[in-house]
Amino acid sequence: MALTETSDTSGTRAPTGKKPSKAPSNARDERQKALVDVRRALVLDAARKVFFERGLEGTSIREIAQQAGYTPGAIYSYFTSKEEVYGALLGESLERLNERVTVAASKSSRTAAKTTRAAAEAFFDFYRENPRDLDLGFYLFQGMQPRGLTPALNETLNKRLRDSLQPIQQGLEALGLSPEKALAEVTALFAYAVGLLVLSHTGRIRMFKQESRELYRVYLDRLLNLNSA
Amino acid sequence: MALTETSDTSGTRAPTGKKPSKAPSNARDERQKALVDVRRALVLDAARKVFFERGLEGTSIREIAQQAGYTPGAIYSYFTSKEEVYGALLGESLERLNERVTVAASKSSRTAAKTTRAAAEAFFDFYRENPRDLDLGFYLFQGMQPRGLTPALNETLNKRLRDSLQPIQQGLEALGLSPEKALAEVTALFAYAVGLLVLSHTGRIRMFKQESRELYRVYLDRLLNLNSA
Amino acid sequence: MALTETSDTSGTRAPTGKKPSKAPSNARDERQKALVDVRRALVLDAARKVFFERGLEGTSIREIAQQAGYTPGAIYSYFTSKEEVYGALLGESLERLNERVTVAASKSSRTAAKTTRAAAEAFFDFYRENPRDLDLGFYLFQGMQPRGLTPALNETLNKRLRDSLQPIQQGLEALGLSPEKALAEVTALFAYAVGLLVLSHTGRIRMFKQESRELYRVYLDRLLNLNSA
Amino acid sequence: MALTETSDTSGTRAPTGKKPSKAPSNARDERQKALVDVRRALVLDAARKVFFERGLEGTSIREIAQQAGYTPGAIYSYFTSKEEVYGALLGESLERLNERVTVAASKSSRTAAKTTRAAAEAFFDFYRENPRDLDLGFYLFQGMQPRGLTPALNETLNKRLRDSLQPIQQGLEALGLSPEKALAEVTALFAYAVGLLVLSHTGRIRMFKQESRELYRVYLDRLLNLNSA
DNA sequence: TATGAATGAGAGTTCATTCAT
DNA sequence: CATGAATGAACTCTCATTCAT
Repeated sequence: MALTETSDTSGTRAPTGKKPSKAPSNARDERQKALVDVRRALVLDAARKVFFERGLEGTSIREIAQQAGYTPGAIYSYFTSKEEVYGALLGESLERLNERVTVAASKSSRTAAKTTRAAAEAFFDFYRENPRDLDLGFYLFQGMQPRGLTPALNETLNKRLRDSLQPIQQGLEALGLSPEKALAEVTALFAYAVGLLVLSHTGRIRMFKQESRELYRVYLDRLLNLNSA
Repeated sequence: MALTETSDTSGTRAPTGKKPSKAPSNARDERQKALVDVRRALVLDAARKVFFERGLEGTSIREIAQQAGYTPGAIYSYFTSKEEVYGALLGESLERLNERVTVAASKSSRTAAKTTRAAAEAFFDFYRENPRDLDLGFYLFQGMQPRGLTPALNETLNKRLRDSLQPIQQGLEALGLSPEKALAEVTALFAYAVGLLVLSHTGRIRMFKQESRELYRVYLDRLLNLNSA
Repeated sequence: MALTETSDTSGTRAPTGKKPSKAPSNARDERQKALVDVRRALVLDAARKVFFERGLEGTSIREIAQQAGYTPGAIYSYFTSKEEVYGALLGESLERLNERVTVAASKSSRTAAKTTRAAAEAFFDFYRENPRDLDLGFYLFQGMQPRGLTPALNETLNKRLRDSLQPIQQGLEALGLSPEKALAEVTALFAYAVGLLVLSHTGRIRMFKQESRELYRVYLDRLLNLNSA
Repeated sequence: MALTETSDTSGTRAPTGKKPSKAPSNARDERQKALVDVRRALVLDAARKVFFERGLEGTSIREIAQQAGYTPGAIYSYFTSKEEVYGALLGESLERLNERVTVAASKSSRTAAKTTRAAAEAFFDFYRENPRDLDLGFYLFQGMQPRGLTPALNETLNKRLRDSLQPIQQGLEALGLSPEKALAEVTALFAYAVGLLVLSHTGRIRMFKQESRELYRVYLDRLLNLNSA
């Protein structure tokens, strides 16, 4: 998945005070818009890189700009605030997550149990392999409400998160669970995954001489055997 | 539990540059040491208050000092860095957790299942009621290794965390699980609790129209019925 | 008074780097020039709107450009600097002032005293009703010499200011004052008006429980009765 | 008048989080407080110097700090914001004004007319000689309400301004005017003075080939002769 | 003529930390 | 032990202006 293709899914562009063009959607405008998207994606790539390498504390507009080959002020041509950058980053992260889960669920399409398991493992592995993607959400959702996110963007992000768990929900329903039961199990699984990931990420799992992936599998076994038997 | 009694459980004292006293452990030294501990606890009390009232972002050395009735510089007589303050805070938090779990486990001492459940619920409720206590750990254990903590303090903290889960471990063993199995279940339960708490804290559970406490209970039911039947 | 007709009264056009046209003053050039003037006036209209609505602090080249439907860079096709925009704005403001004073003086054309009073009140009311017009001058004439204004434009602006007071000068002369005496009285009246307006604008008149318009009238009474009796 | 003696009359000190001292007003505390005042005055002196030399636009916290021999952050030990610096500067300016007017009024204590004139001229001359002192007020009272000033400080400043005109008010009453009439005349005189000063400051008086001081004297002549005859 | 992109300088402000006293 | 003073480095963000296209 090319990042530059998905980077425009998240968030509004900074206002440029552009005069409405006379003719709707001519080739030149399209090209311009595409260019903006490319550069916005470039900034986003830089932001992700900085964020992934140096973490929350080491990430600043200055650093992002430098990584992108810009001066700090230039960032504000593409994003209206630092939070918006994070918002876009999270949006893009969720796209990658969805892609991964969807692909996994569609590939192993034999039994409902197998599909469900594949989706659930894809979800888990995505964050296990890229713990920073988990951090992103935590940054933006500290203190109970989104920081610096428009309600619209917030809703979009929430939706994408739910989307990513949808294959699991469907799998459980296919296995015979009522929608309500399935939702409860999905939420529980989600929580368990997050817990394992967070603790694994901070070394707390190792401390108990356990391995998060193994624990997760056991959980899945229990969940799926219970319901598919 | 008096906070001032436990506050010295965590961590090394800041170097005071004091000349080595001629006679070892005379009465005067003892008094001095006690005084230091009292004042250190005072600072810690202030830090906790600020942290609990204003969260991570609102907490600064300035704020803590002001709350304690000191100037910022004075804090460095008791702690070598901001991180060390947080470390001590976390230590104290873990003491409260242990107290709570221990009391719960010892009270309902009928059956192993009931004791285990009581301990597990005490653990969960402790953090559910005081999400800030959870934040403390996250602040210090971002990025894989403890920030600004001495290895010694780190080990102490880890031990106290394990201690708090010990009643659950013992309960599960009493229910017939092997030590290895029990440890795996304890770790899983721990992860699940943390996941639920984190997601609940950031509103992600509500988003799925679930309630974290209820989900936790269901998990416990399954775990204990399975093993006590 | 159409603003677009007067907006070119003020100042030099920004250098356009246009190649010298072969034939002098042909029809095409005229059309071009007219177009430039129209667009320059458009920018000026936008600038005035922004300035009047958001004041000095809220006015920026960005904002003006946006209001005019341009990008910031485009402004520099018509003005060489932000100050020049303000200069043109001031020029246009003085045109409006002159129009108002002239109309007032010509309407009530019974006695010299009445004409003088009408002109003087028109001058005062113009700025009382639009304090922003007063601000314009203050912005450009801070620090003893005009900021970013060409000497030529500066002289033009000064002249228009003097023009606006001319009806009062003439009226006083008609009432029998020598040109010198009349000039002194006009200057004094001007200063008094400005003082009242500035203080009124900043709430300092209200502080003394007075009303600027009433004070101004009393001054006029004294001035005109003294000299018309 | 030494500036350092009056600089503490204006504004609150930045909160230092100082612990209340056990013994009230001992010598050491007094010395400490005095030292703070001295340094605060030092910053204020620097601020005034920068402001007087480079005007509003050239004055920044950085510049003030540099002039005072500090780093920018240090300024915030003495003032909570840039506006507060200006507030203090204005306060100090008003003290100097009051001193000057009071001295003038008390010196020429022959007749009421002479005293009034002396006070009025002192007021005018103060600002004529230091136009920046006039600017100070305009900076803070742009846009109808004080910027960044606490209501308490605002009231204090207003009071000091009124105080400075009090000798004139009293003089006029001594000359037989009713308090109401006197207040109206004082306000008018104030406005006239400000108008003359502003216009003089920006070269608009010279433009009319007049001299502000002379015009002011004529005004006073008229005012005092009218009422003392 | 106008755009789109970017610069570069600078703004005010915050903060953990140090250190002489 | 504690203070008071100050540092220095960082922060996000704004703006007039330039310039290749």
